[in-house]
Amino acid sequence: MSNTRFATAVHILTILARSGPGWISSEWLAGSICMNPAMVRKELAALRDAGLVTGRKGKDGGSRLRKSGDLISLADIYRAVKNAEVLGRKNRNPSPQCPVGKSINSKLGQLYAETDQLVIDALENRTLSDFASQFD
Amino acid sequence: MSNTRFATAVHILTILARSGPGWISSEWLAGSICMNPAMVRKELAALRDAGLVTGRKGKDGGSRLRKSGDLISLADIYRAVKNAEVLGRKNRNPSPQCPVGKSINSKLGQLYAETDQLVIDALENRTLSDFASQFD
DNA sequence: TTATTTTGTAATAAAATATGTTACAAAATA
DNA sequence: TATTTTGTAACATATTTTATTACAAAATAA
Repeated sequence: MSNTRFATAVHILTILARSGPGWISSEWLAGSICMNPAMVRKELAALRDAGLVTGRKGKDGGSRLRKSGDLISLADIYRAVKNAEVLGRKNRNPSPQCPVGKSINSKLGQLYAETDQLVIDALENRTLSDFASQFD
Repeated sequence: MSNTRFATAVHILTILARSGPGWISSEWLAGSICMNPAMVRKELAALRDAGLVTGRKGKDGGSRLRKSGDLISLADIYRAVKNAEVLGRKNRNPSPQCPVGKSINSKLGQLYAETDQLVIDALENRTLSDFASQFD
């Protein structure tokens, strides 16, 4: 991950977790994150797909959590935005002639999967509520 | 990490670990990885900076491990190529007016550091020798 | 009903990273 | 002395990330 998606998603969800049952506009979120409202809405789309938030169009519309912050783990958030493995990518065409090249991607694949799982497991133990409670 | 540097570095080092005391050329490494020799040399430069390999110019030159594969951990390799945190980047200018924006980067910073450490600790337990022994 | 607001999404552009290529001086050997 | 190979720089291309603009559709308030 060399993007800001996890940071953006956590920021959004932290604000929603602290905002009670009201609808928060992308404009307001964008102001806090200092980011274009359209970018925020793109990230909200991913969180909606993951079942973490719900949105409402029209006047006084916006977004809010779809379930309690106690029931949202940081792993849920990570999964919603993750687009790369922790250890990065594999090379595309290692040589099948070479004993190493022939099976390196399979061996790296195991290592990559274990490493990703490690991170997921650690984030699984932390809730959005806990994270959000750190702020004033 | 959304690059192939860790995969490339492990590939290079695995071959060197299996090649005894001889000097392996970047041309040969590039053939196995299926990559331009100049790219391989760039990665070798990072591994040299990290003290993992040493190089020799001239006829019959090349690279070889600087210490035994038993003494090289996957964490050493990861550190040599790592250029991003596991959970990604933080947003640049969150609003200091917002209670969340004001301290989000500091709170994320703690989480990011813990997560990176988790990965490092796991990789610390694995040696290059162990990894390299998986191949024919 | 009508005017207004806000989402959700697409299309496009700009910036930043990552990957690939070429070239060559310097080092080292045979 | 001729040849090989590194180490590095300069440049080019591709991919990813971030930002911007626009607008139809939905929803509310008046």
